[in-house]
Amino acid sequence: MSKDSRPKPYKSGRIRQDNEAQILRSAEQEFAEKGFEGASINSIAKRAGIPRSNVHYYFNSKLDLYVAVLNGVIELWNEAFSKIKPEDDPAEALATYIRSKVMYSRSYPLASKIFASEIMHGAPNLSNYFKEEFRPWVKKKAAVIQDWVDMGKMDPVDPYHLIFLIWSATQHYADFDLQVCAALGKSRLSKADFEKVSDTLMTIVLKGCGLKVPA
Amino acid sequence: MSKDSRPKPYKSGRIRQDNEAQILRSAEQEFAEKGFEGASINSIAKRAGIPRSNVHYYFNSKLDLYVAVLNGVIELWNEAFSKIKPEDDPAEALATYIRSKVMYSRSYPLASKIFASEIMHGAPNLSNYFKEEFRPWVKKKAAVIQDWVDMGKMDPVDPYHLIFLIWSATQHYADFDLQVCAALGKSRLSKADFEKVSDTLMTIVLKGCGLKVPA
DNA sequence: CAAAATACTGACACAAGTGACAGCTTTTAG
DNA sequence: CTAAAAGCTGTCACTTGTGTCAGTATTTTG
Repeated sequence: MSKDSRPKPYKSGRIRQDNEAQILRSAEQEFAEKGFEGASINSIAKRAGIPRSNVHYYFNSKLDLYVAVLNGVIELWNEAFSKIKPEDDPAEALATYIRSKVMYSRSYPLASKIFASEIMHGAPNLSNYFKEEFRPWVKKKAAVIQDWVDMGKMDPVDPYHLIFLIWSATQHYADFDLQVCAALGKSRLSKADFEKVSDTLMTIVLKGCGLKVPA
Repeated sequence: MSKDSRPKPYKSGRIRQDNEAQILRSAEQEFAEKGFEGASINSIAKRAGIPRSNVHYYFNSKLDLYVAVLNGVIELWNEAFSKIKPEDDPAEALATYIRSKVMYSRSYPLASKIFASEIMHGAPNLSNYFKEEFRPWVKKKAAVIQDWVDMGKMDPVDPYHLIFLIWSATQHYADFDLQVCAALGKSRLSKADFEKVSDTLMTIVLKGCGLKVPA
């Protein structure tokens, strides 16, 4: 199949960098809207305002392009992970984490959707990531929460399910924005809406874990 | 496009009913795994163990088949909606609702994924459903919760976001089972896992709303 | 049991998309 | 300023998938 044998001279060329970035942006939109199978290189090229062949000049195959986009998405995800540490105050740390996840959903809805779609359809390009990075990371964070529980700083809740709860509740506003908008009778979610989400989730989750919302 | 002009004699024929059901089952799997675009009629036919032409005999087009599957999915969703009423005890009603949604995720993961995928990719076949049925339904349920709040039976939380929280947290285990399994280091979620989910969510959400978990 | 209704199937025509590549143009470097 | 490198593009070959249809097989029914 697609052997990695193309020009790809230096990674540097100014033009190259700009165009790759432009194509990646267009691809991100396309993949988020249509999913991997539904997306077409043609459509991506149109979004970028260039001929299809040009896309192929920079990315050997559709899969290559998709993987490139996916890597960007994962990078974002890893960044969004605020660094929860055992010595932190649980209420403070969780509140911050929830807020940052909500803002992530607001700022990068496309990334969220691509990630969600990939997982829902079998994560064929993530199995490595899951084993190498993801699992160890979650394990560590879950351990921190477990510590808080053991020290009596919060109610005894299962750390993993607490994490899942935060993920799902926050990402919901990116992945299912359409349903949310339909329910609320709005055409799009405002900044105020996201603030409200943030507040509501913080309130319920913290109190639900036996914590006080920090001032 | 596809005019509805085919044999389709009676809706009754025994053979017809059986085969349609069989095809729908296969299609449900395929659509859940691959999404609408990724699915192929060929693959669906193989799952059902029949030639592709036979699928076309019962369903004029891929879209027809998909819509048929989607209708089944929506029917399930509507059923899973326990009938929350103002005179109910909030704690009891919410606990029941959460439990039933968790069990829905366990019992019908394919349906959940299809629904999620449809929404994430623009819900092109749901706009009618959203306006006609969905919004009014949510509105009514939100009103009930608002009543509880007004009567001082629970903390003042935004009803809509509470509903979204329950939906997202429960559906997460169907839609993102792969990620959950990866995090937990399991190959699949057991019944016990779902019980734990149910308990954890009930505990956090109810307490988070200022309610006591019913015995 | 025969004719009508229903069920089934292979073959064909068509459309959309992918990836390869030769040759052209622009940019860069010496 | 010129040659090499990098960038660009139209065209072609190929694959996959959809939907139609004519004709065949099976089942139902009177």
